[in-house]
Amino acid sequence: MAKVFEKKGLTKKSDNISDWYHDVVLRAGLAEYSDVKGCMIIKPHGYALWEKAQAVLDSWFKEDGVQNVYFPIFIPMSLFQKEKEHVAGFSPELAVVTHAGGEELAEPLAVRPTSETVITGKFADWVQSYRDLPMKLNQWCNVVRWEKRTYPFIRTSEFLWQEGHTVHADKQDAMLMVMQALEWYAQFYREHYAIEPYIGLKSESEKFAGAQATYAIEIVVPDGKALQAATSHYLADHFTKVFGVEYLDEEGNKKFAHQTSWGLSTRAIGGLIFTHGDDSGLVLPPKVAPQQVVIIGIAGKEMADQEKVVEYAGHLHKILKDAGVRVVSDVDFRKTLGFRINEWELKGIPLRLEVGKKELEAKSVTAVRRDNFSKETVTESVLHVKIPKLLETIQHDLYKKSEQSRNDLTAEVSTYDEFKDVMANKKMFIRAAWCEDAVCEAAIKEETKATTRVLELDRVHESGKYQCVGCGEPAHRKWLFAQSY
RNA sequence: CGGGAUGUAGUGUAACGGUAGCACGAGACGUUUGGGACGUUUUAGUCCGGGUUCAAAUCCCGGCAUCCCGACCA
Repeated sequence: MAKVFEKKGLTKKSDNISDWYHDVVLRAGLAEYSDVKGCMIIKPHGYALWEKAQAVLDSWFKEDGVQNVYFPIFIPMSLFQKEKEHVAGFSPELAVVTHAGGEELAEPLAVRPTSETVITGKFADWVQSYRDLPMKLNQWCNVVRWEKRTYPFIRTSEFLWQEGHTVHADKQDAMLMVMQALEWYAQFYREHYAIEPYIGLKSESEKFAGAQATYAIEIVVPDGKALQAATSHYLADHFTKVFGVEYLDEEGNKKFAHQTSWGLSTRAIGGLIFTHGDDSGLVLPPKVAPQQVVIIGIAGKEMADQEKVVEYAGHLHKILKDAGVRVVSDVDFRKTLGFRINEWELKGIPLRLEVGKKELEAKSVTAVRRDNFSKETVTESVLHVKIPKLLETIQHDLYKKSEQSRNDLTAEVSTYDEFKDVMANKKMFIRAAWCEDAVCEAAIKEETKATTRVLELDRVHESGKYQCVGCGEPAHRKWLFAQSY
């Protein structure tokens, strides 16, 4: 593998991943801090990544009959407080509007941290008969959760997400929806973000406030910590009972609808940065890169030379655009070559095509991969075939690398001593048998910082004869533990 | 919300209680351009409010903000 070109002033990923992350967010032009603590300004390059995620997921949702809606950002406090566990879970991080129009409001308004309450309130009006079910809604919006410690993209006070809300006739149909959403998220991470995550069920203490069951996508960050990257909840009738979402079934019996909710947020972008970035900055998988290819013109000060290069670059640009490649050209000769290359590398553009006198004469380009810096010469005649192919290869290689990294960062242990050793020294994901008792879970967290992340889907029905790694009591399933972001 | 630290130009940093300086950036001009060019020049700053002092970036008080470490978390 060719050498990584380190960037001036960019912390090395291996030196301090947290500093590195902040540097990349700023230097790659993804986001900036704002005047409000914990809120960020998402800049064009960062927002384009979000738009990519929106486009992909939105099309899948719609194919499945999910319809987009928009509910208000304000939720009357009384409405918000109807579901007990839900209030308890969200109250500490609620932003509340008490004044408006120059007067104190008779009833304070919560700024939505999630919309189960408002949306379920409307489901009660909209659902009367089994013929109204299932009803599948989604909204793309912002939500506010006043977290004490914030981190760009990973945990901001305000963030963007989509929240799907559906109601179904029975548990079975609702569970199909929960699993469908989970599958969309998994597919999104694998195919588009080129990240191999863990997928599974949350423990009682980690599940969504008000849910019967929470399923989640967990990303293994290169420092061995866990990033919850999407969730899908089975809410049973917890909210529908409180809000009176009742329908008449075929036999004329009144029944409460079974509900789901599921979401993916701008946190995904944080996972993307962490997973693929390197000492040169951001690395974007071709499928989500706003620009997949940058053509860099190289020329001396001679105007005639510059014009020839600009013309050739324009010619190549058209070939690639016609081949369906998202391409951008950089023929700004006022900046030095090194400067321009470094800027595009920081931004993570998957493939760079260098075009100068050399290439012009040979009717070719020099293609340099962002992920491993390998170079190859591609002749103009096969450009329209080879470049898309090369982008696919990069996408695939990034995914394989992510899968390898995930596996390398997962340890299987059977004793608590090993468990503690891993958490104290290497910091990784740990797969271990657990008794599923909340007190035991809390004790492990207290001592090691590790919490259960998920019970992997293929282990839900496991019935092994193990000893709990924490307390030694009988356990029948192996869970994944890690320190959470 | 608990513990710690810090607020100086767009950014990063220096200045014993005594002339606010340096680097990068940005602008202009010229020379450059196959991995972050160079010269000349211009630009811009002590978080806010009080206090002590002949004199405050520096000391004291209050506020605000940010960062780090914990508890909370898509």
